[in-house]
Amino acid sequence: MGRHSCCYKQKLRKGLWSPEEDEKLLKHITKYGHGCWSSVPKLAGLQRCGKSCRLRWINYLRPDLKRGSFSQQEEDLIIELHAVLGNRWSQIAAQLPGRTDNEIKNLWNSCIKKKLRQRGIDPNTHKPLSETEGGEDKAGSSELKPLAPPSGNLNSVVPEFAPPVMSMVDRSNSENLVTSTKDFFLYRFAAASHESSSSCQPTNSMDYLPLRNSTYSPSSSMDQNLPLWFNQNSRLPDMNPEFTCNMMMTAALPSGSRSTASTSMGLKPTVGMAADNSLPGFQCLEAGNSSNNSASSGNSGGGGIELQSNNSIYESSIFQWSDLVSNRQAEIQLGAEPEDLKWSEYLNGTIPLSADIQNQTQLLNGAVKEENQFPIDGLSSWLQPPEVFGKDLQRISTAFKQI
DNA sequence: AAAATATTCAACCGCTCTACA
DNA sequence: ATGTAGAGCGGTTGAATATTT
Repeated sequence: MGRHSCCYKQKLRKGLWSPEEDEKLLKHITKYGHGCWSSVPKLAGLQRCGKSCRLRWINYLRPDLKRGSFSQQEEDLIIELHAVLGNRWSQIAAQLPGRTDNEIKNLWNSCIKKKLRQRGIDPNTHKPLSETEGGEDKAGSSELKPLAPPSGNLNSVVPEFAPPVMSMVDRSNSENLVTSTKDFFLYRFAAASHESSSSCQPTNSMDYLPLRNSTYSPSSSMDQNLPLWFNQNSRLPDMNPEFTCNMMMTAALPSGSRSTASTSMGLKPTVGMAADNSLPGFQCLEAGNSSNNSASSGNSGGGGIELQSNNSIYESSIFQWSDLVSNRQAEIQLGAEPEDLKWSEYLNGTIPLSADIQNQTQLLNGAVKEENQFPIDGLSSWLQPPEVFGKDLQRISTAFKQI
């Protein structure tokens, strides 16, 4: 039938990937791009199915991956996006550059769910557990259906794009905001958070601080390579139209032209109805021609993709995230170096590579341009030796020693 | 120190969607 | 309109690792 033919082929390796396999796949894709995944293993000399190669590349070898633990901001964003999108991990991942859907899914299942339950929140419904006990299942089978944004006002649903809590609550016609159970829940939590936690107050001095630049700060070696984000593997999220209509997708292309691909979000909190009839609460920015977007564009470089968002992701969160951390300052590591870049471990010489790969590494900068090829420009420049090496290095190093 | 238990996360499986002939 | 193949997604598994007893 329509099953993957690769699945039926025999003698294909399964399970964990060896360093040699990684090297082969990396070498092949670096040189030729992946093209048709089903042909990759054959061309790369791998005893794997194309699907496995694709997964390995996307989840592990891709150069634009950000490794290491999730920041508090990222966790917050995941929770808030999950409240809107449900288990649409790929769409959630699309909002977290450098993170994979698999990674986010694992984090959700292993960590965030637990945290939410401890806070008395049903991770499936995002409602208080007291509301879901008895009725909806407790085993997680009641998958959260993506919430259709309440008509006319996304701000009550997507805190990331919402003005600070107070203004959200302080709508003249707040009753109309509450158009669903979830809205009601979010609304209630917003109010509760505002009342009980000063941490949810907006910080004026950071009213418009680009979140992504917080993560990939100018000091970060990743920053100058923002073009690497949203490569061919990133699809335009097919969110609800009302959701996406206020997410401007532009690329800060050198020419200032606009790309139709999923690239950036320029959002700025506003008061009242925007001139373009976008919803009140935030304003779309045009990368490259807005006088307000300079905060995030400084280091993106030509062809860079600018990612901007309202800092109120944290500040106006509907939950009291500050409760989850003992020291928020410690959690938000602005400008922290990307941790545990496994791929760079190959490239920075901490792991012995074949001369071929090493040579290729040197040639990476601007070397390859072809369809389905990730952008190489600047690659080597951000693949700096990570400050911290994770267990992956140990595993790979051990494997190499064994070899 | 060893065993038991819990947690993490890489990878697989099965399905849907889409493009194309 | 139908069939096929490839890509991608979300759920699940199980090995590796960490923690507890």
